[in-house]
Amino acid sequence: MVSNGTAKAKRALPLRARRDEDKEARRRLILQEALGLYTATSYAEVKMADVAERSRLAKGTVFLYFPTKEALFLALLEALLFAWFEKLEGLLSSGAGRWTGERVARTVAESLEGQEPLTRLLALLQTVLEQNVTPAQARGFKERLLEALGRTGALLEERLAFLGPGEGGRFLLHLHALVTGLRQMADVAPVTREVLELPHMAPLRVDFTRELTEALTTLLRGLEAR
Amino acid sequence: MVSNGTAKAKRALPLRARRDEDKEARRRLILQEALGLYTATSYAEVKMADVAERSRLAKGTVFLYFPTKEALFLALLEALLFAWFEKLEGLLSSGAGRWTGERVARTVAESLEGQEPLTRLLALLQTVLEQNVTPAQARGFKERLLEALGRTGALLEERLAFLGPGEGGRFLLHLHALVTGLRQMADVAPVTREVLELPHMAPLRVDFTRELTEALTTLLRGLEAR
DNA sequence: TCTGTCAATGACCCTCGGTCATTTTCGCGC
DNA sequence: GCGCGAAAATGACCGAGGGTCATTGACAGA
Repeated sequence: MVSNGTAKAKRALPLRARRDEDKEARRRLILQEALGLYTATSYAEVKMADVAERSRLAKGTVFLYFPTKEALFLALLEALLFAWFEKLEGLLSSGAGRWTGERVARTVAESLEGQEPLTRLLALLQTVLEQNVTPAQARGFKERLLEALGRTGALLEERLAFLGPGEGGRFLLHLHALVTGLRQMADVAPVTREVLELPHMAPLRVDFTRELTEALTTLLRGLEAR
Repeated sequence: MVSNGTAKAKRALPLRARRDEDKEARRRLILQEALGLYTATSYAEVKMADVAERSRLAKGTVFLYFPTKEALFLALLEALLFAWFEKLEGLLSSGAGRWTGERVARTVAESLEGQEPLTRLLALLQTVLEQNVTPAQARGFKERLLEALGRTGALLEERLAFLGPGEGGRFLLHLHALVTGLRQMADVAPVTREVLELPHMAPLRVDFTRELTEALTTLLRGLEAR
């Protein structure tokens, strides 16, 4: 399957490459259309037929690129998530030496600005995992996630003296719960949203960045105090 | 529909009452069997046919008591949730006067001890709301929820001088996000669970009560400092 | 015993995720 | 430009599971 070095394969390569490019482009197209649907409505409401239609493809074709609905969602989440990991890594890599917990907290919160689609999908992750995601799919996702957690976590450990080996990843998992919770409070669940906008209750406007910074600072202070 | 005061209705009452009792008992039976299934597996894996079978009823019968799968879940959540509200209200009502934020935090955390089924269902709530819950169902749930939020929230406002009108309910919504987040970290999502138990990462044992107390104390301190 | 009411039943329907035999596209050699 | 073979695309079809409804059964009251 993978291109090897024979003369035959080499001659065929340009065309193969062109085809692969097309495939990759179509894959991205599907992901993009799916993202539009997922951010507009709920997970259950997004039908694979809709994704296909918006991508101007037949339903069966979508399944050539993504084996299941869950796989499509996970691929989408992975793309956004890993782009964010890169962004965070970039921020953490500028400069050197130890940082205060508060600075790390601010940096992380900053990295999440303008990442609404990502945080929205993160809030949906639980929903997807509650479906019948096959272990194989979850395993693949998990492995790639762990790699990123390890890489980004190591950067965190460099910046914070009190973090032991592997604890950077642990911190990022806390972060996941925090972001999901904040997003949930802010605008995800229909009932919650209605509740939040109730007239006789002071509106619960969530300043995402500020609240996240505070929560992370507290968390890091706690870890440091151990 | 509601029993009125005519002679005819009064004569019929004993039998009517008996029947209603039977109905109520059967309703509780279904809820109980459903709870067993929901806590054992994920939301999607619980089939209405299974609930019926475990309740020794035909599938159609279950739908006489709960119009949809979502309604069954919400009814179950409501039952557990409102029992917890009552417990919390009892704890908040003992004694009088102002309390410190920390004491309130401890009390709330204490009220949640032994409420695994509830916290588990709360973590599933997002999943259910992502299904096609009809607005009517969500509205009914919302109204009853708001009533409880107002009642319990008012008790909180009595205990904490710095809480304005309606902010007790706001605090309880924060609580929801915190509990869900903690539960999520502790053991809900399959992938997360696997990740948490990874050998090369320090195990993330969550002391539910302690962490919740701390988080709530921080939150209340922040509200007081405004 | 007859009758009217209401609960219970399970065969049936519909939607939607997922499959696969068939058709279409396209690079290539002649 | 014309077949040829392989890969991609298609959409009719399948099965699972939530939800429905005409029929059956149980039972209180006359």
